[in-house]
Amino acid sequence: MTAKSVERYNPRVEEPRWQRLWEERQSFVVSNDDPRPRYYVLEMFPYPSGRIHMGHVRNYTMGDVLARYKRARGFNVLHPMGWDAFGLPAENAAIERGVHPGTWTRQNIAAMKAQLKAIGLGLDWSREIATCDVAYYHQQQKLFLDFLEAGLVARKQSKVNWDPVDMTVLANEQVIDGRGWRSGAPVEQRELTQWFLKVSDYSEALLEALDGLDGWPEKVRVMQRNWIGRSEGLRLLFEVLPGASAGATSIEVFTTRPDTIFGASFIALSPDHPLAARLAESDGALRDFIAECHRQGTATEVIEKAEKHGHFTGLRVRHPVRDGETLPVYVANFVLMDYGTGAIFGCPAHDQRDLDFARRYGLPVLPVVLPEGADPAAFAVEDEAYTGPGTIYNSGFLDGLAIEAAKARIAAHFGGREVDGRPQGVVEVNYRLRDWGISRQRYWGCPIPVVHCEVCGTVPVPHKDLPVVLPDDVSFDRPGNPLDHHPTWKHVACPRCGGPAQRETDTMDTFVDSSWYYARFTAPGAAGPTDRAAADAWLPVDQYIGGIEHAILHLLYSRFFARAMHKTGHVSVDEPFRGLFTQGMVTHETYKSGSGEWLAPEDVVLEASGETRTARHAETGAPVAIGAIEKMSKSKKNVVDPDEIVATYGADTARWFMLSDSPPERDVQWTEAGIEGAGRFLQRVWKLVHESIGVFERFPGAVAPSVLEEGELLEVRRLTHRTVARVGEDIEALRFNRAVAHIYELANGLSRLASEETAPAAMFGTAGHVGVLREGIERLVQLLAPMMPHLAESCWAALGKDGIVADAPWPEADPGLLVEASIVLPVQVNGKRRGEISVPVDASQATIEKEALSLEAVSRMLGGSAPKKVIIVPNRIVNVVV
RNA sequence: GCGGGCGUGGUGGAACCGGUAGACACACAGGACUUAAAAUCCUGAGGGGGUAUCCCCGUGCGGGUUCGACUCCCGCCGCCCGCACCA
Repeated sequence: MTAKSVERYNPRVEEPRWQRLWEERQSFVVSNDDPRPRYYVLEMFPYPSGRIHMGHVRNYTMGDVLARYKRARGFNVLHPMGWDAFGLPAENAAIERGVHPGTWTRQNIAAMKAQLKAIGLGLDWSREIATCDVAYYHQQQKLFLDFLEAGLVARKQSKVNWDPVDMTVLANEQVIDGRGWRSGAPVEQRELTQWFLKVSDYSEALLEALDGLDGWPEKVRVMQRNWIGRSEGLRLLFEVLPGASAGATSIEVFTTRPDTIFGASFIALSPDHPLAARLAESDGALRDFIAECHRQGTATEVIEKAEKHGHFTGLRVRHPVRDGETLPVYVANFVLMDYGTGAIFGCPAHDQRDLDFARRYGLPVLPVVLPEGADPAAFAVEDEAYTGPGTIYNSGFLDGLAIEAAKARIAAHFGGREVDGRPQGVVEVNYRLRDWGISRQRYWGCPIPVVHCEVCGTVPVPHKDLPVVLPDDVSFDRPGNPLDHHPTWKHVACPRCGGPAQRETDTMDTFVDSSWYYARFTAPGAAGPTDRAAADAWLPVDQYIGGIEHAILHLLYSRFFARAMHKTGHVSVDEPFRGLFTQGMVTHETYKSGSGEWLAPEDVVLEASGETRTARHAETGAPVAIGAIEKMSKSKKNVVDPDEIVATYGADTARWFMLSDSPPERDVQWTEAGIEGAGRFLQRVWKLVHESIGVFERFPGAVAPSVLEEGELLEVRRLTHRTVARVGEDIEALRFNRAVAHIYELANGLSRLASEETAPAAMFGTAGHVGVLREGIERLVQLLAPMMPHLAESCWAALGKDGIVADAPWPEADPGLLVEASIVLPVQVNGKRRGEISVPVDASQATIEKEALSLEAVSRMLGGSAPKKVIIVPNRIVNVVV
């Protein structure tokens, strides 16, 4: 060993140094006027909860690797960061700790910004935005007014989850087992007048465009398709027979199975159907039934167990295709008001719910679809509805038709007819997707810029009066919306008539804030919501990275917003994100004490004897149970604080570990051993670079590797260039774990050359050796630069290279070094590997065959006879068939 | 129930388009260095058999296609995720 011993790399000194330098040089500040090709990398911006967690580290490291790589590839890379800063936790902090939501939020932002900087992210902080800044929500209010004018906003009544203690609307996610998540009070269903964004106007567009989003995971596209939930069917009118019908002369239903109309045996109304309400006025039992349905709630669990119940209304309708027959009308608990028409016809033989209902109330079950090959005389439906394909029978003029043909036939049959003065049998497409209710009875959100006037009604706040600013002097000493309690804020003059009026005190759902921030980043200081030229230049986002938990809401809302902003002239795209990547979670083992309490990793000492792992408490020594590997969460205490990791190991080590091993779309398990392994590699690279510098100093003058290298030197050159090519491909495809593995291989190969003990003595110090080593080391540092940027800078400087590695262009692989001159071909006999031959790349088939057959193992298997066949796959394999 | 995905050593995972299964890493074992430990370096390893050349088995299970299957097809089993009374 000749190299002088090297100090360990000290990230505590080196990392802040490079972070300062990048900042001074404004290395990651990007100009909209830069002529180079653009690339927009975006990670989902965080909610400023106060601390970043390992999930953030993983997410932002991935984005940073891509951004730094693209930058080295010569792109003008936009890689911004901001804060999804409105939301309920800030109000809770205000209630619990008496701190103003704005103060709390801004403190959190400052803390988290420092943390993000400490992990060395190459972000353009000059474009930082926080959604709670007036500058941001001012623009959002403009968007709202534009949307209003464009007919994209509606004000309508809807049912909401109402917490009677906190006096606020709760999102579905905030209702746990029918109770408010904070108050614990049973949640009520209330009808409130709310503001809606008309997402459903774009149901078809949002659905169709999914096919073109080939840069998105299929899983997310499927989830959105299901969420939009398109179904095509027929609207049918059933004529109500005269009687106590509360004035109804017909009932309209929506069905996707009009082919089963001959099997209809009842009509069912939703408990929320207007007719049900009218009938209940004179029917106490029905009133009780409807109340019971409402009590039952809509929690998933309840629905799963709920049995089909109904109440006969006394009404009957004329069967539309069976002359002289009538059907009973029920109110049933399983019929939803907000899908279709809130009424169905039941065909028990071919729908499980209808069958359950029919069995309970003794209604006829008549099969009208005959499975292929079934005997019409014997086929019967017992407990299971038949929903498969077949031929229509028992159905008059539909008999003998296939299902699709029967649907068309029925549509034609009703076409042009009228019932009750309305067209019968209208073909219709229904979507599950509903309009987006954005009203929240909360303080810490973007005020909805409208005024309610007794004379003029709902009046938009004129543009000149924007922004509608949140008042600072609010109190949280009683439940409800502080904006509503504020002594003066809501009292204004009507912008139209000047008379006394009231501001809208609801604020917008925070999902509105995050539905357009990607556009704002393209020109964060623009006078309007966007600078059209900047937005056009940058959008769509080339690569968006975030968690799968946003597969529906955020991503669907953003897609709607892009269309709405397109319509109102703020952007030119319909799709905001060309590429989407959903990364996996960071998980950790869980630990439980003997008394069943969760224990934090730092309170646990792990022990291994052979391959058995045990754990005990760090202080008491009591045995600890090692539990399941789960997503890091405070409640299970299995969290690791990024700050502590950075303090102990440095940012580069944390980044490297987050990129290693696990494919980025899968969960990664945080382990002490894993982070230590990453730290070891960092030190190894540092040592390797300095060992190599020692070689360069001992043998000055030898620089460029030549084409003459052979043997091991040539192999290492090949390895270097192969790794350059592979790492580039891997990063482009976001396969960071593979890039990491390839870098390990290169480092291993170079280690042999750098040490006098392992390198062949004859070559050590020759011009070829030094040149190949230098090339390899420099490439290694460059390949590491996107992943361990600080270490790479330190090495780059130690190597005496000009400038900083962050500004160095990405290395190119020499194509000539990617192909081998001779190649090792495995030789199989009957598909089983028996040996290998080394042949020139351009060897003829005959040569290869001769070589292969002359292998001892092969000739032994042949036993003197000629092979049946020899298959040669060029550059791949030889298979001898005996 | 419907939809999507996955199943490879002790562990995380690799294997491009059907062509050497287990790259790379972690953990483990042995060795070197050290008074000792840590750190570092070297070596080993899918399972079974044999001193060894080498042989057999092996990618959840059972079949199939193919010269050749982790990869394609059919049928099972198990796990994960999403949606869920949507007519």
